[in-house]
Amino acid sequence: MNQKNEIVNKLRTSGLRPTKQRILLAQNLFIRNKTFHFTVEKLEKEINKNRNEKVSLATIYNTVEAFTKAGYLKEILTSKNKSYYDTNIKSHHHFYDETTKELTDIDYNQVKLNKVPIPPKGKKIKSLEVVIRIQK
Amino acid sequence: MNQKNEIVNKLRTSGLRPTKQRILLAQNLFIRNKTFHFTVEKLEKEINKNRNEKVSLATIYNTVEAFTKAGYLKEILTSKNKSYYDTNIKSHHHFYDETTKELTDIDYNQVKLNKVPIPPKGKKIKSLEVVIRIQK
DNA sequence: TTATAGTTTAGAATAATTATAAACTAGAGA
DNA sequence: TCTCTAGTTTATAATTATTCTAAACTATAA
Repeated sequence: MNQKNEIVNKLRTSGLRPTKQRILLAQNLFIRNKTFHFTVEKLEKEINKNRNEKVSLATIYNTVEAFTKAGYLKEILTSKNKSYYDTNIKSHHHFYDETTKELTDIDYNQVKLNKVPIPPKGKKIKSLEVVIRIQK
Repeated sequence: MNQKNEIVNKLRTSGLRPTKQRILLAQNLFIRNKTFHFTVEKLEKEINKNRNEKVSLATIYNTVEAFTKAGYLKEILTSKNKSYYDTNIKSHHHFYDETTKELTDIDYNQVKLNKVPIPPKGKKIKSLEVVIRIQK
């Protein structure tokens, strides 16, 4: 119940009404001990697996977008044509396995840069991500 | 004519028959002095701009895929749901402008890493790319 | 309790890409 | 040079991921 209250507050502070569906998704996404990489399709399957009152696909799209805008999820850079999200919003990096097409987190302090370019005039660096493509 | 022969040879060495369409695309893509970032849609417009015998969209898709497999083009990592390609196949990095949604090359020696993670057992690093998100 | 603005939903619409199968063509061998 | 065939191109259909629409529903302020 306390955990639910925390989620309700989290949603409220981002101007998101704590609806049944948003709470359900937030519980699924934010109360995990491992980071989770997913597509909307994958999340929909996981959410609706054992329920008879399904959450609609449109709501899952809307909610994932809202959570991303609120900064609770992060879009992953890939060369595929669908969107991948990450529950790990801290600055971190990825291995992208070209054989299995899987993404794995790389801990931030496993990568160190000692030279970063100056951004173009009038622009600021928002984030920096490294993707390491691996194969057999 | 010499330039065309080079392209014909390049295609042949990759097992690609030098057809009229492939030669045309190769000339457009590989004989440039600046790198070119593009989507299939953008390339199609550029190719068919001033011609009455259009190259079909399907052929442009097929050819871009074939050139990518042959290692003449590189797919760019983005968070969009369409494919972006780069004529610069050397290991290099990108600025991704979140405001204008434009990609700019960063020269390889503008970024220096002094720590890179060990890949998982049985895997080798194929390439490493840095994407720096920028905004106003 | 009620009014309303925000939210959810099914299904339609759109956008990017891939598949299909008929017509065409590069190039090997006669 | 001619012919045959496997590889290629093409228009169009099919598929996939996502966004849009508008009606029904609901959280919450008054």
